Amino acid sequence: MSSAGVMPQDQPARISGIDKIERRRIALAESALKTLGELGYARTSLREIANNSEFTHGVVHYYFRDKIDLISYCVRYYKTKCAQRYDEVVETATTADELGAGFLAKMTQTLVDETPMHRLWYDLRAQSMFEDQLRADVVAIDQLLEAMIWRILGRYAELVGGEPAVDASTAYALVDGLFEQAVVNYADDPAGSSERLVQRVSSVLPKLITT
Amino acid sequence: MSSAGVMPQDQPARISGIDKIERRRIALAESALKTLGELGYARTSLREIANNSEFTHGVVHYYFRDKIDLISYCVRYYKTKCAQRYDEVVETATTADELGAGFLAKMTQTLVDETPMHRLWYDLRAQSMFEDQLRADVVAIDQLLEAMIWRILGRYAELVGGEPAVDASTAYALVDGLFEQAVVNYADDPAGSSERLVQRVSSVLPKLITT
DNA sequence: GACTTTGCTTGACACTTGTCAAGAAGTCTC
DNA sequence: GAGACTTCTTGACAAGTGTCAAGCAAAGTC
Repeated sequence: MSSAGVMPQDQPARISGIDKIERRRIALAESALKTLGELGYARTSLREIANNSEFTHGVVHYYFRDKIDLISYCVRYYKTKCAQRYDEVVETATTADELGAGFLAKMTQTLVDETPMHRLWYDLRAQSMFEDQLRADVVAIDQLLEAMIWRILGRYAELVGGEPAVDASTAYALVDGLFEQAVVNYADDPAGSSERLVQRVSSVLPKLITT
Repeated sequence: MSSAGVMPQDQPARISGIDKIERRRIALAESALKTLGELGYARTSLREIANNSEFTHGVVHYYFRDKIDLISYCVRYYKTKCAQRYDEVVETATTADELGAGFLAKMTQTLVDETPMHRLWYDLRAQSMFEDQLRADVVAIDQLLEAMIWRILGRYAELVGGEPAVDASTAYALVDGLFEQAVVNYADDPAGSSERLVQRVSSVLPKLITT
């Protein structure tokens, strides 16, 4: 993803140069993600992305080959920020209840705080079924998320003194189904949506463990 | 959805007139669904839809107010064809195993035979998060599908001599999560995708029943 | 301080999009 | 068969799209 940190320190100018390029790409990616999260893939244009940044529309092609290259970069950038979300909870929790409560709290928090990003994720995953160039990046994120859920479920089983009753992909698909439902319904009823998510996940989690 | 069958028989001309309009709308909707299923929402234009039909691009605005009106009509038309898919299985099965096998068989069959339609459905549900005009129709279909899953689970519980352990929305979200995963992965590995779907659904279903 | 490189803006291009109006072709009515 | 209505085609429109080339301005280099 990034070549930063590879250059030796006797070329400080070049390092900052590369870093500057990378920082610009990140700045553009963040503007793009903001726009994509608001408008969705189908309605987001490069000019709109540039309007939401500090640059003009031409600069996009200075840092990215084309539109799909930018969006692909956005997806890869996004993944670095989302898949370790629950790691702290997993590591610090000492009882199953504590883990469950911490997981659910973080889950509803990200549902509320980052609704546009989650909307975008489900949009992009759907787009990847039609746009081959997005496939690989989407698959990679799906795997990260699956591993994340698996760490939680594994630790949960450990704390409860049992074993996961389903494999990692199944567990991810189930939890993701519940979460996507909450994201889709969030606009209509934010409070109720996160409330129901908590209740549903906590009712399902125990069923995925054999004691 | 349709006003057919409401007119009395003493106005045969008007009936066939209205029917003709409705038939044209349906023909256009089917062409549109075919195109949408192949290209996805973002890449489907009215001209492309017309190219895949027997008409020219202008005719769309004779039968539909605008693009979103056509797509909304498509969604409503689509729903009439998909939510009773498992009803026969539910009604004829006399044992839990028979119901499960029939359900899984139909499920993989529709996954294979109607992949583009399922892709489109997940695409449109994502679009509905950004396009308010699609919301109502998507919610209506989601409810139909939820009721469909609920009928299956209820009958399954009955045959197994137990009770559903989750509510209808939860059951739907879980099964839908598994199905969406299968649809997304279908392009990469069709056979494996449906195989895993069968295995996963059949491993999860019993967990949703308390005996 | 001239020269080169880098970063960014501007304006243009070819093309596609949704929409609509004018009118042709067909159908029906009397 | 003339006139009216329905159905469909054609061509145009304004707006928006991704892309790119020319050139300006600042930073770095010698």
